[in-house]
Parts: sequence; C-alpha cells; structure tokens
Amino acid sequence: MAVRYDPSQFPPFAVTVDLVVLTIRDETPDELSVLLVDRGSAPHKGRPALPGGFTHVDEDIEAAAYRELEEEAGLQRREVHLEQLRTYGAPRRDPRMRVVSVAWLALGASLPEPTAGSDAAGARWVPLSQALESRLAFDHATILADGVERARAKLEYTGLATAFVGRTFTVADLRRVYETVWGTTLDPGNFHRKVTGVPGFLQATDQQTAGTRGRPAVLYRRVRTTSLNPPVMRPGS
Amino acid sequence: MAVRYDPSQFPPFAVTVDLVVLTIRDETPDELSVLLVDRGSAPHKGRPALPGGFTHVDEDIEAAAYRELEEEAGLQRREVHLEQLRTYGAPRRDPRMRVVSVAWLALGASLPEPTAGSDAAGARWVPLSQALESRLAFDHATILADGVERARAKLEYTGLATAFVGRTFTVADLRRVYETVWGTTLDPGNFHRKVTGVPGFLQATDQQTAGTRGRPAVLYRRVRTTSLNPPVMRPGS
DNA sequence: AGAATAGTGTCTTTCAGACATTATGTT
DNA sequence: AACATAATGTCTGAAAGACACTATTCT
Repeated sequence: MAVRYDPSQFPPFAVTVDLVVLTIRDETPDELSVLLVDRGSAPHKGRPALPGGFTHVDEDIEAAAYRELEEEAGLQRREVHLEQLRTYGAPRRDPRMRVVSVAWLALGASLPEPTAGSDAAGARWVPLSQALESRLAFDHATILADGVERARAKLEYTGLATAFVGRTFTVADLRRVYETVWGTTLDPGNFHRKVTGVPGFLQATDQQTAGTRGRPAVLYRRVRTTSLNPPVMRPGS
Repeated sequence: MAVRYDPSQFPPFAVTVDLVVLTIRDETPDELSVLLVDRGSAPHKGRPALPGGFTHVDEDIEAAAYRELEEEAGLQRREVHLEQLRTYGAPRRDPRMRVVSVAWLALGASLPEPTAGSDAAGARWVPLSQALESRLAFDHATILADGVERARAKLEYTGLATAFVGRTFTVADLRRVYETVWGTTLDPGNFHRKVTGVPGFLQATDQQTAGTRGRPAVLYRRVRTTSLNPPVMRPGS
C-alpha cells in the first residue's frame, strides 16, 4: 500500500523567516525601536531590511525564528516574546527565486545594542518612525507595518505589554509601555485602578522601588495571562 | 553587479494551502459546519482532512487558496470571506517530504452541498462537533481548532458575522450567527439596540421581510467595516 | 383573538474618564 | 518645606444586561 513519492514533482520553494523585533529603548523611550540589518549582497544590497534568513530543511519554522533571533540579534529565547505574524508569499517578492516568508513578531524589554561582538554586527536599533520612512528591502515595509499594528492591537485585550518590561515592574512602567506603543498619554490614576483591578492580570511582589523621586511604587510580576476582559481602552478609537 | 543565484543551494520545500471553510447550514442551524474531504491516497488514506493542495510555483499563495476553494468546494471568490489564518511548518507534519502549509479561514453564508457535479465530489459539510471528534489527517485538528477560535474571537470586535449571512439579512439573522458561533443565547432586544446603534455597522434597506410569522423585520445590507467599538460582548468571558 | 416575532423603553449596575485628594518618599 | 510620584476617592456619562412593554404581522 505504500506509495513512493517523488519530491521533485512538487514545486520547489524556499522558506524564510523574517523578524519584526520591537523594543522600547532607554535612549528613545518615547518611541518603539525596531531591529534592522543592512543587506550585504544583492538584491537590494545596502538597503535596510528586517533580520531573517532561510529555514533549514529539518528545522521547525519557529525554531528557525529563534535561531535567527540569536544569530542576527544576539537574543536568547527567554529574553523575548515570539509569535507568528503572517506569511508573505507573492510570487516575485524576491527576484532570485520563489520565496515564501513566514514573518514573526518578537518583543522584548529594553534590549541591548547587538553590535557588541557576535555575528550580529550588522544589526542595529532604529526608531520606528525612521524605519518607516526608510526604503526597506523586499516587502519588509509591509511586514513591519503589520507587526506594529498587531502589537498595538494586542495591547488592548491581552497582557502583551508586559513583554516590553523586565521581570518586575511598576504600574507606571507598564503605563509608559502603553503610551509609547500607542503614542498617547493615559491618565495615571485611572490606569492604575484598571490594571490592578483586573483579577489575575498582575501579581504584586512584596517589594517596592527605592531611590526614585516621589512615593515608592509597588513592584509587580508578570502573570501568564491570555485575555484581558474588559480591555484597556485605546483613546480615540 | 548582478550575481547568479543557484536555487538548488536553498533547501527545497513544498508549500501547500489548507482551508478551514466554515458555514452555518440550514439543515443544522445550531452548529457551525466545516468542509471536509476524504483523503484518497496515502498518507492517512481514507481519513477526513481539510481541503487544500499544493501551491503552484508561479502562483500567489492567496490565489492558491481561492483556487482550491473553487476546485475542492466549488465556491466562487465572491461567495466567501477569506483571510489568512496561520502557517504550520513542523518538520514531520507530512511524512512524505518537508511541507509548509499556509492555512486560511473561509466563511460563507449557508453554502451548498458541494457534491453536485464538479471536481468537488469528495467534499462534504460536517457539523463542527463531529469534525472535532473525528481523527483528522496530519495536524488538521489543530488547524481547525485555531480557525474556529479565530472566527469566535473576531465576531466580538469586527463585522465578521455578516460573512455568515446573505446579501441582505435581518437583525435576528445576525443574532443567530452570534448564537451559533458562540454556542450561547443573546437577548434579542439588547442585541438589536447594540448592532443598530453602532454607526456604520449596518445599512438599512427600504425592504422588510414578508410571509414570516410575527412582525416583519427590516432588511439590512452588509457594510465594509473593519472594527466594531465597543465590541459585542461574549457572555461569560 | 391569540400567537409570534420585531423593536423600544426603563431601570440597575458596571466601568471609563476627568479630576481632586491623600500617602510617602526624595531633595 | 517643597516637590514629585503613587495610589485612592468622587463624580459623571456611556453602555451592557435584565426585563417589561409596545408594534405589527400571520393563523
């Protein structure tokens, strides 16, 4: 009953992963930053691009995303939140051959400049507004825009914002994430009541900030949470 | 400056599309139905599976999804709402070779039984509960579950529900979509006020139902709408 | 007339948003 | 003491949910 299959009868594709890596950097805390590389070879040589690369033939596509994150950005698996974004497969998006790209969204707390040592010498953080203006290679402008939109949308109804802060954080830290990602300002008091009032959203530690100006703030820990109901409302929407 | 690329140096993948096609059938109006085919050959010969097939080498992956929809289900592009779901690319999900599958979610109003004539003789509508119990081929059980979850979630904050009704419909028709997809009941009065109160969500026609029991209902037309704010609330969530 | 369904009105509760007030630290 | 920030309180308006009530058709 076993039938022999000849793989060559099926159209050959290359499968790549492309990464939209977003963080909020201490240097530019009012804006998202995205990790870009410069293409070292044709096509689009010299143009900025999203980090990424070819999936190996025996490698899970999610594993390929983590591997590229490590190779091109020096980021460990545990430092980032990674989720699949969308797959881009227009026939001529890469002029060399037929390439289908599975794009991923990676989020992390103020991530380090990747240039120090490692393979990731070509990668750098670019403020989002600047990245959107630059002429990215391939269809990477579309992928980047889709990734940012996904992040913005998911802040509303999930705990995704905690991916942008460290292991422990204050309510104000979390509020600044929302403000940065959405480009808005939020009322500190109302935000505090909202996020501390949703059961299971945040877990208070017994620690507080010290050495800062003003009243010390309680430190909270991330909680694995899927949905946030009712959502945090995005102003003017 | 032009460099020659040898495609054979990149790992060869096959790229398929798999379709989660959902509808609400008049025969089983209390439950979603999903389109399944029976596999005619190994692997998983005889097992039920999601419709789908190989992407052609010069074909956009979205075009491949529409083509399979036509070939395997006899459904025209204009009859369905189609959106990309997720890509599944575990190395051994298909034992024959390395296959990356781009899954799509297709929704339509009470779609016809596809067996009548055409290529789509193998396809049939299966009540969702029954499909979830059957041992689907490959990782299609996961894909189906993800597709259903996507549909359920998007009803809340988008106008996606109108994809399940015809060109014109009553508020009660739309309410039954929500009730069927969510498996709940909704208060008719509150639902009516809600959906007619959101500006731009529905467009009233000058026509009404006739020949039905009870007071005639105004017929509405679908409106291209992206977001629905505030959302329709899903009970108990 | 009675049943059935469409659509509106009313009341209560919840919660977002504006903004004042209290709490607790640093300079 | 002055200032800064955290956290809570108060008020208002909007909207959801429960449910009563009116409207309009068919049998």
